[in-house]
Amino acid sequence: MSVASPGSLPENTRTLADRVFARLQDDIVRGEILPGSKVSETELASRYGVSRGPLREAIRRLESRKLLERVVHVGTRVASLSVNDLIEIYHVREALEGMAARLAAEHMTADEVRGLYDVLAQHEQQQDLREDVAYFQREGDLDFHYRIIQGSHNATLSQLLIGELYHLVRMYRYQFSTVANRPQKALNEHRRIVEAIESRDGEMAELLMRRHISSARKNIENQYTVQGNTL
Amino acid sequence: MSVASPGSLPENTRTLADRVFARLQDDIVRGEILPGSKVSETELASRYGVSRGPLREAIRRLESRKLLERVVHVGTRVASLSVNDLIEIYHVREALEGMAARLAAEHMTADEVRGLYDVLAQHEQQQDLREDVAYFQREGDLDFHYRIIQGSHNATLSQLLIGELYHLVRMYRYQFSTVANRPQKALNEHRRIVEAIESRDGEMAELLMRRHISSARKNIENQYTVQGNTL
DNA sequence: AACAGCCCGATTGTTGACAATCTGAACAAC
DNA sequence: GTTGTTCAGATTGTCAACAATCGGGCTGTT
Repeated sequence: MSVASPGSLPENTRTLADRVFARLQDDIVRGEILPGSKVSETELASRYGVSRGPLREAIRRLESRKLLERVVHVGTRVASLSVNDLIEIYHVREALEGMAARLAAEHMTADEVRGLYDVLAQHEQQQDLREDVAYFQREGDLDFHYRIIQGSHNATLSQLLIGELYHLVRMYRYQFSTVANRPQKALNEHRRIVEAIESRDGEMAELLMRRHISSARKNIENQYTVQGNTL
Repeated sequence: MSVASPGSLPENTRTLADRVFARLQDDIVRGEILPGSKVSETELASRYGVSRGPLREAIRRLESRKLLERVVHVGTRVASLSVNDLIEIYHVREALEGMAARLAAEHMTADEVRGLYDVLAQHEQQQDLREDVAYFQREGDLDFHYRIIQGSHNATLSQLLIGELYHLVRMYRYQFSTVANRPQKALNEHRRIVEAIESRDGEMAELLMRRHISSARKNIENQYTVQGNTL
């Protein structure tokens, strides 16, 4: 699965607005366009070689995804995530991915479970290399979570997580260049989750996934807050 | 809180596209435009007295909300919910509203808790009247859930539930004219949830909310499926 | 009669121009 | 020096015309 640009199709099958939407989203997520910076419609239009019509449609869609913030008659600016926003997102992730793990334990095919083990093995191997770990670790982590989410076989759930929420998580990771700071621990947690899924123990899978995401959240909270106050 | 059109502002402060978006969404949710029917851009434009520009922006936004389905160069049609879609949504609701109840127990103000009891009382009173119960019951139910969601004080969570998901739930209710078929049971469950929130027992609140929504889901499953096959 | 290919009408996609609104600076009044 | 006002420039909001694409019906052939 291509993590870089999920849902990428041949560039000419889709409409202009669709392509601008994808490119603009990628540029925002990767921090190509700085968070909080004001973006002009005419500037963006010329940047992507499009007229303002399709561009505005792309903007409207990115607005619903919370990647852009628009003020009428004033302009659009790139969303800038606060730590509080990220903590909110992790609460949502805990709930949704917990449910995803439960459903995955119930509905995943044998092939899909095998795929999970493959990701796990790849993960461990990269652990050994110890070089460029940060990047691969991060993307590998996302790959693991993507697979479980889609293993739930619940399109609504997948759409909310992958379509609406994960872009924000990825944007934050680029923005703060966060290094996965507990790789071995996370890896062990991943393994236990897969084992619960393989033994079709939905309740256990949900519990473990929730703990996994909850620790990540607490990790963020400890890193960026002092005595309960967000920095 | 106005359940009918959440987030309604003075009609002339927003842009044309915004107003068309709101009106079109309402027409779709209320079944004014039949589910599954094809909608023409020029037709809609004249219907709302707008040109196709703003209309297309509105369409793009409703598309991300899964209320419209668009096929390139062919057209847009109103989404038509299957029972399977609804069951998927209820799994998501179970996860998200469970979390909302937990967070509400932790963060709701005393005033907000009082508000919950008010809704509960209103609810019981309507129970007595026994007339037009179906409608008020349904909207009252939504009001109850809205308040807990917003009591979580988690904007991301609220946005996902109220902004993205609840329109689909409401559309389904109009579409199937579902009558709340276990009002007394639901009312008791509501009361127990409020009590857990008042005593700041987040774990219990989450558990009860999940059971509450889970029973509603099972109710739907039993009503519309036979031997595990969706009708 | 069945099927393949073509053409035409209709609908969507895109564009550039025009109108409405906001921001910021210069200027005047207190 | 500060506050309020006006005006110009730039940016966004809206529109109507043009181009590209699709679906359905017709025709001709096998």
